[in-house]
Amino acid sequence: MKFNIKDVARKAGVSISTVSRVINDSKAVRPKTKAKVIEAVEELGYKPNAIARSLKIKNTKTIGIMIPDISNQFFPEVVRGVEDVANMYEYNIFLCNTDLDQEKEIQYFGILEEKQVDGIIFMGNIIREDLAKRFEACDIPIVLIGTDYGDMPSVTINNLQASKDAVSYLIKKGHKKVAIITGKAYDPVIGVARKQGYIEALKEAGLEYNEGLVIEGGYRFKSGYEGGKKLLDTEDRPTAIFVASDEMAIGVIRAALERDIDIPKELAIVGFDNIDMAGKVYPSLSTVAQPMYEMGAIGMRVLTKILNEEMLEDRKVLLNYSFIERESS
Amino acid sequence: MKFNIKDVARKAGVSISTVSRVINDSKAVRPKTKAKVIEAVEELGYKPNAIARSLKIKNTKTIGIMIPDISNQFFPEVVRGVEDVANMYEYNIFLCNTDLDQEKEIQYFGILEEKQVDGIIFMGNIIREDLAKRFEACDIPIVLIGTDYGDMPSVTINNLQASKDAVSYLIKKGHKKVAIITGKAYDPVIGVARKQGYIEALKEAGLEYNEGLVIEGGYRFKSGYEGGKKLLDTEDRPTAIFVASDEMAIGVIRAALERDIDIPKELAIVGFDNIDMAGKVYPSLSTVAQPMYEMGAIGMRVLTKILNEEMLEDRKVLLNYSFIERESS
DNA sequence: TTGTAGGCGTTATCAT
DNA sequence: ATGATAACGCCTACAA
Repeated sequence: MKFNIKDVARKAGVSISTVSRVINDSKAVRPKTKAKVIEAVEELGYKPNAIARSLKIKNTKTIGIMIPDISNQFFPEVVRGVEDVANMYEYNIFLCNTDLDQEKEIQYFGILEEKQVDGIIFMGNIIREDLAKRFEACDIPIVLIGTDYGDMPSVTINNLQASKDAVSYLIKKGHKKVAIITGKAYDPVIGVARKQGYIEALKEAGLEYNEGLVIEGGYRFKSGYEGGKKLLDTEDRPTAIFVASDEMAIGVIRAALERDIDIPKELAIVGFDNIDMAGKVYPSLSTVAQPMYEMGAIGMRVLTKILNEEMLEDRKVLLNYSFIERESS
Repeated sequence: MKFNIKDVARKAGVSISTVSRVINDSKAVRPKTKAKVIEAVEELGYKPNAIARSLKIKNTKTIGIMIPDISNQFFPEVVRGVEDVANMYEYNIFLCNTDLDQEKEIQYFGILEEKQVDGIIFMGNIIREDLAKRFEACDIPIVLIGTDYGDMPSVTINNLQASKDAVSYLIKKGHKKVAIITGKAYDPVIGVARKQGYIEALKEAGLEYNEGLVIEGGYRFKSGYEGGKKLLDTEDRPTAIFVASDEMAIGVIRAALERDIDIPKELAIVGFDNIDMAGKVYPSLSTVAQPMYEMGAIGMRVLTKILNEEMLEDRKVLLNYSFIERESS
């Protein structure tokens, strides 16, 4: 039922090297013999065995992609970007969900090494030393998306500036009491950078930083909803909330609507990411748009360049974000 | 920098067969030699080459999963289910986005064959004869999720009954004018089955079927939004709309809110799928919940059973759906 | 232009 | 308990 190159060779009455040559069209082979081989291939329904091939030529045309969780709105979009360009360059991708669990990250990394992937794309909000060492020690090219570390290749946006812009926008709209729901404090990207942008925007506007307007969230809807309730149930509630992720922001929207607070008249809300749903909920969500698909596509493009030993103009790619004004602000 | 089993053998002063035995602990080896080998492995940072291993033992511990589009809300959830149980059984997964494009489906299928995956999970709304033939001709086990064909193993829900239930629920609530936004007419699952459920529910209630209340949608937000507008801008508009996917239903919600139509007082909306956002939008969406994660998890479980040559109780798994009543109805 | 043969890194059979 | 050695299916000098 399953044939190999030898079977084809026998059937076509040639040697296996000739078969190999025609299926890879690597060297000239006489048209006549070529035809014979092709016929044999088709008759037998022969498919070359990529595993054997990989063993010999030492590359697998597959890459691994490590992300926190595919069922989190943000990642499918970037994975799609990765896959599309991977596909263009004839790579397949191993999908690995790490749940931001250091153990899982290390474990998956080991598996990808054993399976001889040609490269790895890594997303995760923090790279502990443990993992970093493994990254350095291995000779598989790795590119980071949405995070950064040492001198590893990465594609990111300027999170600090982006959130600073968003908060400044709110302030310019006349808001004096602007609250923030951040990510985890230990998370350098969503926790630290986006909060820092908030702080700088306040400072630049001469507004006072107020602990009471800062809430630590956890990325997902629920923590946004809870944080929103807390903020909105205070005496002197904020008139605007900058939320460090869209999913949390959608939670804030719900908290506000449940209290019959008019958006945006009584409360302006700005999110971050521009996930698909941001433009679909009602009222639609103003947000800092990360170019998620591009981050994936470009990250993969960078990886292919490394794999092809093309020169990179820059190991650190900084992509443009944009602000999308919708109904919520 | 990269060592193989030979290097380890040399370093440990044993033969490669011994090394192989300890890393697979396949046969008894004297504790002392075992220790030596383990030490050598660690000192060299040796990782077995899974490709070479696969070539020899003829399985790759990887499976392929073909889905329409990971950036479509519905699929990440099921992919996560697949990945979680795949991981339990030490499989890795190749992610393949087909965009429901027959060409791509066939192409990916060929690649997966060449890469010697142990099994395939397939999702897609229609299996043309072309593809079906390829499926049959190959000896890689395939399990279908959310769709069905011939006697191939599959895991699905009863779409007809589910939508019939949903529409009946609406009718029982007193609605006489119930509209539907379906999937594509040629799609046996979302287009045909879910519409048929609608038709049967009407008939059972003695309600008349009215072409004007039936709109063909295209799964995504926009077609729901457009369909909703069309339905709501008629003279004698429906008081309830059953929408064959949540994403479209969220579009209908927006169309209604833009017209200041009160949900659910003036218009009840019921979706299908129970994607993550269904419970998060405002008003939250009543819907027929497909157990997406379970569909993935169980689909993969079925596949492992086939791969382990365990007996399947049933090649056709029918999962339970449930109706979730939220604010929109 | 075509064929022969060695080797990619494993596993597994067969001796020892 | 351990070691040689022949596959696994393919690619690629090298030879013819």
